[in-house]
Amino acid sequence: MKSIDKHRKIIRAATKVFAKKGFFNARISDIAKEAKVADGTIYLYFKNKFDILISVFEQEIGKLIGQITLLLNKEDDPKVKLEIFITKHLEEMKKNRNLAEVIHIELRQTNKLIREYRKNNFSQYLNILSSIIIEGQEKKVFRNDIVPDLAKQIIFGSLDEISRIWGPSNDIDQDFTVEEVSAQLTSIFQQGVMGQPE
Amino acid sequence: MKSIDKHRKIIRAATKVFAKKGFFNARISDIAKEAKVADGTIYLYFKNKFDILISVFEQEIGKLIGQITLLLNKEDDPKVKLEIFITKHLEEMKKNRNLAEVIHIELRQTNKLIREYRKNNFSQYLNILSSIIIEGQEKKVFRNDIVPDLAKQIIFGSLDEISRIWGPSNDIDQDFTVEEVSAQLTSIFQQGVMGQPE
Amino acid sequence: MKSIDKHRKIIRAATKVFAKKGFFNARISDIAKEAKVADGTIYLYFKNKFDILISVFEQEIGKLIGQITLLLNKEDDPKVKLEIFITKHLEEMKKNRNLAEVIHIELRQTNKLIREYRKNNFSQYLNILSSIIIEGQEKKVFRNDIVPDLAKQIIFGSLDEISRIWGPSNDIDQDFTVEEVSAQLTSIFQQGVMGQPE
Amino acid sequence: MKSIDKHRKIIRAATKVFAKKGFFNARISDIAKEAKVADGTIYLYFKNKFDILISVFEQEIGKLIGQITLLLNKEDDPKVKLEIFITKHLEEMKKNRNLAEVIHIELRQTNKLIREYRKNNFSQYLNILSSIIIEGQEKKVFRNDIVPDLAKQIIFGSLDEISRIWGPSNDIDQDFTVEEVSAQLTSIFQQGVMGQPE
DNA sequence: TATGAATGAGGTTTCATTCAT
DNA sequence: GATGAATGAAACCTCATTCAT
Repeated sequence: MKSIDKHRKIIRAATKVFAKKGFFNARISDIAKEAKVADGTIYLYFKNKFDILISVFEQEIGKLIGQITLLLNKEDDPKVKLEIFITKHLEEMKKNRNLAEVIHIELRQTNKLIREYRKNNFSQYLNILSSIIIEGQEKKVFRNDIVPDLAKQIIFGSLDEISRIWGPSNDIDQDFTVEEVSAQLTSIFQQGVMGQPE
Repeated sequence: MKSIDKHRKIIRAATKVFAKKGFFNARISDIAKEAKVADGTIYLYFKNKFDILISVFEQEIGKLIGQITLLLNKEDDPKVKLEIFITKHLEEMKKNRNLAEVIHIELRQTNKLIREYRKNNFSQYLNILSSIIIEGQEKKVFRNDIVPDLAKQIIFGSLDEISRIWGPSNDIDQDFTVEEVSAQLTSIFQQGVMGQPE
Repeated sequence: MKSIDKHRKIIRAATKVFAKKGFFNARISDIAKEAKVADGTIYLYFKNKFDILISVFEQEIGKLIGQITLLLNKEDDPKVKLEIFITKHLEEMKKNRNLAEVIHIELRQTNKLIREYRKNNFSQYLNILSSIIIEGQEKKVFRNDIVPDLAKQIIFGSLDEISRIWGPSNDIDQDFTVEEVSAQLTSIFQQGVMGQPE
Repeated sequence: MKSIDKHRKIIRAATKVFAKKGFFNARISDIAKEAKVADGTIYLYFKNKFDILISVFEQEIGKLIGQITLLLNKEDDPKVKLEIFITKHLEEMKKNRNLAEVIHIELRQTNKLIREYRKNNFSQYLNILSSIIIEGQEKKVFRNDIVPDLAKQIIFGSLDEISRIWGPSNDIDQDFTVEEVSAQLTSIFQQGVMGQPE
């Protein structure tokens, strides 16, 4: 029986290799070597190279959704929920730099396929954000004129761009901590750049 | 003498092809055909395939910098400047979808090379944003605790993610206009999601 | 102990798969699936893929030799024997299209190996034909200047080419019956195209 | 401009390699080396490996058609025409053993594609045979009950099977000359095995 | 300067065969 | 004996780049 363990090993290896070299520059043999399996073995678990990318993404985003949902369920205040989302996302990206790379590098490499895919797990992830906005509007905490479907993209875009500064091969000394960045982002999205900090 | 016209033709063709197929899936022969030159001719004007990408980017971002700088120079209020930047960026991306694609797809495909490059023209573009923030802080319009270097990334990330919804092959009916999106973004960055709209 | 039943099942499956896909396009796993055994099991019964082909051939030609020999033993007239051979061969090929395909497609795919093999069962089959000729010459029914070793190839070649028109995926409406073809062939080989039909 | 000379060189090399190794065992790099071009060059002239096979066949059969047609046009007697066809075919196969191999080995390897292809050049070749039969019948030289479409296959099948004994790697000493074989075949097809030789 | 035919390295994928269970 | 997951060699084909014309 195909071992679930080997599947995991390949996913982990692929995440690492994709993060380091990018999807197109990653060779199957790199992933195989990293996973310590034969090249052919990979094709017992994945349809083709692109299928590996999709699986990496699906798997990792799935985990993220689980973790964040758990955290959010313990909280009522939409304002705090937004902060939690921002902090958790940044924390994860800092911890799992490979995933961060895969998201922002690979997510944009192909066009049609990824777009199609986005309707699945990834859009579910983004929809957590819009739910928070909607809930905040219902509870009169957030402004009514915020468009949740725009806001979710604005917030995610910021997070994704920011998390790039932690990318593995980044030489620039960017010594912002997660806390600093998270506080800054939360503050900007809550009060804007003009309002007075709370 | 190498004709500047042919250089331009190739750049234009490459922008189109990169936008449509992505950097790695674009073939030199595609670009050559689109530019109506021979494959070999391209190598009289560019060192290699990646050099074309860099040049496309440099050229287009350069144009953008020029245009935005011109607009901003006519204005004093940092609040308005921020709005202008946001609106202009979105307008350009909507108008020049190929560039939008090249920015958000290609800019993230390679790693080291692009990062290196970013120190040049692109970071100059982002620095327009931080200058606006700094100017706003000096004029006491923006909060002092905003970190300009973070804010520039937050804002650009938002813009870039948002501008993807206008991507060429996007089937989803996203009927937000530039005005709507621009207003929303400006408002969020100015007052945040909690404050009251002006 | 290796079950003779499983051996048979694999042979039958291989015949079917080879006929449908051709030797080189047939995969071991196709044969295994068709035979409802595991891939590895096949290697308990056969040395390698080519060995299966040889065995299929040996087995089927063996059966044919048995059947035809039986029929011929009941008959004395070499003229009738020739007719019997022709008719029986064609009947079998029409009935067992898979075998027909295996003979004319596969028999020619490999070179040295098949040629070597031909010294065994298949040449025995052809020698039935030359025996008939020789017997006919001894009984003064056939011309003395016929070279039996050439005649056997001439006759087999005709039969084999003809039997291709009944191949499984042949769309052309070739509505010659076995009887028509058999009569035609027998007549041509007996009287030639010039003589008057009997 | 793609040189016609290189096309020819590749065809010639492919004929040789296919004849020696068989289509499936022939590697593109074998053909390239034999033709003294780079592997990639082959794909400037042919769509894929199978396309090379088709082209080899088309080309060679085309030449054959031309030569035989020329010879036949000089002759009126269908009986002699039949003899000419038989002799010429055998001569060519003996001279160009590679072609003989390609015909009887490769022609049968694939199924649908070749069958489809056969409607073109090859079937034209076979139709020369049926035309001779028909002409013979009209001139009352050949029996009326011969079915031309069967006869053409019978004759070609014989020729093809016979010409195999001249195959390149055939160790068996088959010392029949073209003349012997041709005479034998002609005689069998004209008078049958029973009639008296002329 | 421009061409485009030629190159050839290199990658994805297949699949016969092996071997631990 | 039977299994089928694992192996890894090998091959087709692509395409960036070169260079003779």
